[in-house]
Amino acid sequence: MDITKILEPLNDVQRQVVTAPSTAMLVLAGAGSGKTRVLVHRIAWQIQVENHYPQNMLAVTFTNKAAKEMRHRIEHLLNIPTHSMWIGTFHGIAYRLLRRHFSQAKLPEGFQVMDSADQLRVIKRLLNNLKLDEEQWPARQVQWHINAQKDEGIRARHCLTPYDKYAEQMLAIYLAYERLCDQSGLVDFAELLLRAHELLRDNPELLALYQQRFTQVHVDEFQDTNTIQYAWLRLLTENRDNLFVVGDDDQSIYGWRGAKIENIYKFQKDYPNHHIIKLEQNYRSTGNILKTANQIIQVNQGRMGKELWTQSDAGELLSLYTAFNEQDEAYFVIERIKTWLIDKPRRKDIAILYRSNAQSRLFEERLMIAGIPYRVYGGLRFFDRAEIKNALAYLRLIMNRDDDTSFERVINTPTRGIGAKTVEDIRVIAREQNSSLWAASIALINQRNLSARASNALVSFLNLIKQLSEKTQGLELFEQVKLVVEKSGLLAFYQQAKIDNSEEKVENLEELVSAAKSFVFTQENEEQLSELALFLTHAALESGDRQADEFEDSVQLMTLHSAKGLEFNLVFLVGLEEGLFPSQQSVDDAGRLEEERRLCYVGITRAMQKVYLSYAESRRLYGRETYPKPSRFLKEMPAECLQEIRLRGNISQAPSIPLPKKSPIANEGRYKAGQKVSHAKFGTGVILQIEGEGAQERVQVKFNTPTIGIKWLMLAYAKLETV
DNA sequence: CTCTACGAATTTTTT
DNA sequence: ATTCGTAGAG
Repeated sequence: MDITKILEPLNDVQRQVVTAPSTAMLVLAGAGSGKTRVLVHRIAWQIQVENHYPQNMLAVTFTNKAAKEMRHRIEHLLNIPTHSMWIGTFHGIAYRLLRRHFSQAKLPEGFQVMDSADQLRVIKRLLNNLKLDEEQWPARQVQWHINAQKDEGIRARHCLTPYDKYAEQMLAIYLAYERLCDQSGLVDFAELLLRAHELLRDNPELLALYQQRFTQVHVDEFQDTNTIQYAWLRLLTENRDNLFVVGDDDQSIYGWRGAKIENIYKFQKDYPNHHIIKLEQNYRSTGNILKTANQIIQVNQGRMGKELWTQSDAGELLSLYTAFNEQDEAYFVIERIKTWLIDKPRRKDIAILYRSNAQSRLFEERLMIAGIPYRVYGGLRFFDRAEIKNALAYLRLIMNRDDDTSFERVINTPTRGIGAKTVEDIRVIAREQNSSLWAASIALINQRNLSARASNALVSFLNLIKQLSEKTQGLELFEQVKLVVEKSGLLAFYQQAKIDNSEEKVENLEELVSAAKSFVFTQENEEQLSELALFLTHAALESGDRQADEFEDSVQLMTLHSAKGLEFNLVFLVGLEEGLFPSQQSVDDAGRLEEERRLCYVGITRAMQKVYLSYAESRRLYGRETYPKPSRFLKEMPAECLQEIRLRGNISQAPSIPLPKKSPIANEGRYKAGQKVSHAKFGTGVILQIEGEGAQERVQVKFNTPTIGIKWLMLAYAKLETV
């Protein structure tokens, strides 16, 4: 048995984790310490050395991406098929359980998973039915409230006796929402988890079955688990000490959506025999970057305590730039990107990280002007796009005519003369006879008091759906999708030139057909579901990758939240201002402020080689000029790791004019911007700018030889001559 | 039904 | 500033 392959790539501590005897274990894995590697190798070790079978393995992650990567790496390492291991997201695995045991879970066989947009629509409809004022009961807030309850494992019937009118109404809405979902067989994301928990909790034989099956349970990003997820893990591993969790309390940045960092402490209480091992050796960043990150995170109270270290060099200092305003900040960042790209042309090694999405725009504009390809994370995902959701709604409807959410979505998309009035009539009837909108439509037509025009339109819509379900019978999945996209009128609708981005939407619809074509049925087909049903679930559970241009080498723009788990050679952390980062909504609350600080820690530890920090002295925000203070996080960084970049110069220039950066400024007389210099190797050139002081002082020179271009040179080393 | 105008809100995101 | 959603007019 060849175990060197498993052990050799590991350091001592990692090896200790991987080879530890089976027991409850908490691995505190710092940023860049090889967290995934440890998880993967641990599983491999258990299979190859400890004689566990692949089907004994359960590994849970938060994102599909992480799950895929883990499966891939195990396959690669062990060279065995992994289909019998359960590796997936909490939601994916919950779904699988519910599918297998739908009746014990008290679900109809054909239950459907809703994504959050679907859920919001359902809630909107519900509020409408209940005749509640939208001002007072914003659907988003209701959605948030319901999900928060479910995340805590609280059903409507478990809610405390309401203490005021508000709570009373909210409870009534929650109850009505539960009833509605039950009736129509709809399951939202939080419900997947809650149901899966109840399924195991209320069916001891079933629980025992899974407890026996999963001799080892592994969890990634444990600090992000919420109450119900932990409770579910707890059920599976109770009294069995077979829970292996990897996480980092310092990277817990999802408290605001229910993640419970306390689960780390609960774990220690609930599994008294647990071991804790810290992975603190970092393989990603330079010494200065780690020193800065360590010092910042130290400000937080009540940490588990961890200090990253590295064998690599101190590397460059972190640079701090004070911009006049947000325009200047963007200008500065893009200039530095240009300079970096001269030597290191891989654009995807560069990331601009910000606190809020709204900040991306200026950087995008500048990158566009500079002609540098870039990619912004966080837009709509493939399956979230309106045109795709419309097509999926048609597909749902031909599978299940009583799917009211889909019915409402496409009844007049593309417009076919069924207005709000008619739809409202249908809703009223549906409510009266407690039926689906489909059945209500038929009833409404039979009542014959619709205008001829409305009646015709409605009849032809119903016929369209009927025809589609007939014609798709027996077709291949992709042919079904293709037929629906074409015959529903969606394709023609989006082909009209007057619709914004019409080509893109048409392309997306075509892409949906090819997605259906290449859809692989990994699900062992243990459930007797149609291909279409499986495809639709796939669409709900995996919002899909982002744009196809993912493969183009481009500068990466994203929020700090989306950057977790990624790494880049060069990182710009921008907008370090009080009120922006930390965000205004967090500054008054110690706990939330600590989460912001962790976010800062996450941001800095994304960088491998170089970090630029920046803030603006003036920023246009919500249409007003603001004059924010520099972020408190800057003061928490070790001064000796920071290097201030001063482009002193024409400050008298109106701050709103962003471009005047070439302004010359004296440096000890000898070198200044605009000065012609010559270098022994590179020839003659012109100084563009100067930064740093003393030994760190550097100049940026544009050399006359085009192949050499613009370079940064340390004054202390480069033997420059003034010309 | 579609278009325009006005008012309100404006951290972070996966499933 | 900008976006988003709704109300009212055409």
